[in-house]
Amino acid sequence: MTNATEDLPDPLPRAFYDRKTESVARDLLGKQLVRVHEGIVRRGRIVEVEAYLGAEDKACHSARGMTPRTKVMFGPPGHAYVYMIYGMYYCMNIVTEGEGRACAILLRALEPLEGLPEKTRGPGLLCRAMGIDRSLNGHDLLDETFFVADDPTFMGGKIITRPRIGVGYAEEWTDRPLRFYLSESPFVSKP
DNA sequence: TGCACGATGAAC
DNA sequence: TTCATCGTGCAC
Repeated sequence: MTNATEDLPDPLPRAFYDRKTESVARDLLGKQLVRVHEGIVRRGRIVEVEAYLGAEDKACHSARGMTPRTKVMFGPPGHAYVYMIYGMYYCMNIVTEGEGRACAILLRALEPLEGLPEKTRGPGLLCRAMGIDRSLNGHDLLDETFFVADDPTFMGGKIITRPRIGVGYAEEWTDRPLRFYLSESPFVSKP
């Protein structure tokens, strides 16, 4: 091989993301998030996610309509929605369902596979580990420099379903079981 | 133009 | 439980 990208897997197709958000969320568990930046390959196994269901979901950023920040969520599926939280961390989401649905999945934890530090638990640290910042907001995840791919080494595992973290303001949506994680994974942010 | 508040993480 | 730190959304 002559460069770092030759051994990389193929990005998942657009159709993978153009489905019901809860289904995509469950199916993302065990997949690998891949990024190639400045010659460095970083790969992590997705072990924890949260589903955000669009306009009616009071915990979802798109619930108050399209704004400059949430514009990407209203676009086509398979794109990254990256935003800053608490003035010091970034959160990485993947847009799902048809254009205008404004649904997304928050990536909450990775198991390091390649080129990653130990701290990959929690959405803020996940982004720090992968080098994800606002410049990747709107990035098409079918692009081969930053994408999600199948992981043939993943052996499967039981999925735990729980309420989402940090959405106590979302009234009746607070307790909806929209957080999914691999039960056997020691890399989950909060068991 | 001002201001209250986070889809967090770490320290105490 | 408290705090760091600042973009965003909405009130005025």
